[in-house]
Amino acid sequence: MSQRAGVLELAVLGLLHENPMHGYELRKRLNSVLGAFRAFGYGSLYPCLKDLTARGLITEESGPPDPAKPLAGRRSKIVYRLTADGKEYLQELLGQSGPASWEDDGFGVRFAFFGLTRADVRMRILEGRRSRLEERVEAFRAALARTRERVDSYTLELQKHGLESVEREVRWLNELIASERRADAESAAELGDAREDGAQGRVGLPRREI
Amino acid sequence: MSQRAGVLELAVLGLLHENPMHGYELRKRLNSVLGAFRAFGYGSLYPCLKDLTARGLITEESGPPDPAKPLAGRRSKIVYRLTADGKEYLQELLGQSGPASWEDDGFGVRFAFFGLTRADVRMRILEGRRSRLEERVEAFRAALARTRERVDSYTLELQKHGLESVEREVRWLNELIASERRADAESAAELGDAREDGAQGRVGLPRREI
DNA sequence: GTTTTCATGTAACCCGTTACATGATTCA
DNA sequence: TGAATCATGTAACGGGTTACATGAAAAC
Repeated sequence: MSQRAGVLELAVLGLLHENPMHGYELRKRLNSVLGAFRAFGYGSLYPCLKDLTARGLITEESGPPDPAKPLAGRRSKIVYRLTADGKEYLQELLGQSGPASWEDDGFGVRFAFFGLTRADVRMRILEGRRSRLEERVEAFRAALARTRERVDSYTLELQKHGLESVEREVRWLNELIASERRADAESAAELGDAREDGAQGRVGLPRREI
Repeated sequence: MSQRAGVLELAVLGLLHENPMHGYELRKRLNSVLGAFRAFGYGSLYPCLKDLTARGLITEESGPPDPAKPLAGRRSKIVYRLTADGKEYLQELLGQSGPASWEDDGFGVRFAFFGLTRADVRMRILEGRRSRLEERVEAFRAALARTRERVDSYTLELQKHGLESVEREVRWLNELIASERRADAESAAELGDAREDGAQGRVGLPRREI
C-alpha cells in the first residue's frame, strides 16, 4: 500500500494542500509550477481526481455559494479539497526519499513541494539527485573518451550539450545543498540547542531578487 | 502507415545503419549515444527487434560465418542488420519533421542522426524546436510574473532554474542554426550554383577541438 | 450572436517499464 | 570455482497520451 508512485498524484495532493481548487485550475497550476518538467492533460488529471476521491483522500465539493451572485448558486464547478486522510497520506509521501524522488521523473515535483518537506528529507533528496547526476556525468565523460573518433559531429555536439546540462544542474544542487546547510546551522544557532529537527517551512535559498 | 512513432524504433534503425550489432551492444550504444535523454532496458529493446524483424526491416543473423576468430573475438549470438527495406524506411522516418521531431521526446534521437538527415529537414527541426522552447520561455516568464508573491522560494527557484535551462538550450540552438546557415552558404559558394540540396553527411558545426 | 475560454469528462491505445527467468562466457 | 559480465528473452502491468465529446460562461 502507498506504493503507487504517480508523479501526478503527488502533484495534485501537494497543490490541493495549498488551497482547494477545481480541475481546470489545478491543471494550469500544475503545468505552470512544474513548467518544463512535465505537462499533464485532462485525460490524466480527471481520472486521477476520481481515484483520489474514491480513496477518500480528497472530496468533491460543488461550487461555493458565490458571494457576488447570491441567488441560484451555479454548481457547475467542482472544487476538490484535501481530507484529513489526504493530508496524512501526503505527509507520508513527502517523508519518503527513495530513488523515485531523485530520478528525472519525480525530482521536479518533490522539489516543488520542498516547502512541505522535512529538512532532513530535503537533504537526502538533494544529495541523492546529485550523486545520480554525477554518475551520469561520469558516463558521459566515458562515452566522450571512448567514441572520440568514430562519432560524427552531431552526436558529439549532442553529448557535449548533454554533459554541460548535467554539470550545470550539479552546480545548482551544490548551491542548494550549501544553502540548506547554512540555514541549518543558523537556525541551530538561533535556537540555542533546543531546536527541533522536523521544522517545516524554513527556506534557506540564496535569495537574490525576484 | 509509418505513423507509429517510437523513439526506440528510430534509434535502433539509426544505430544499425552505422553497422550491424547484437542486442546487448545495441542497448549500450543506445544509452551512451542518447545519454541523459533516454534510457532503454532490454524489456523494450528485444520486443522492438522482434517487431522490426517481423516487418522485414532488419534481419537476424546467427553468429559470424567463420568460427576461427581468436583475436578480437566478438562471437555473438544474434546479429541484427538493416535490410534494404529497413534503409528505405529509416530514410522515410528521417525525412519527416513534425512536432514529434522537436518535442522533448524525439528531438534528442533525431538530432543524434542528423548526419543521415537532409539539410533542409535538419533546419526545420532545429527551428521547430527553437520556437517550441521559446513558447516555453514565454510561459515561464508569465508564470514568474504572475506568481511573484504567493509562491515559496523553492518553487521559485525551480522555475528560475527551469527558465535558465531552456534559455540555455535556445542559445545552443541559435548557434547550431547559424552554423548550418554558414555551412549552407559555404557549400553553395564552393559548388558555384550547381549544388544539389539533398546532400547528406555535411556537418557544419563550430568545430572546436574534440 | 458568435467565438473563446472555461470546465468536465471518457475510451482506447501506446510505448515503455518492472520484475522475472535463463544460460553462456570471461575473469579473479 | 564462483562472481561478474555478456547475452537473450517474456509476462504483466502502468502511467499517461490522444482523440473525442459536451456544455456553460465570458468576451468580442
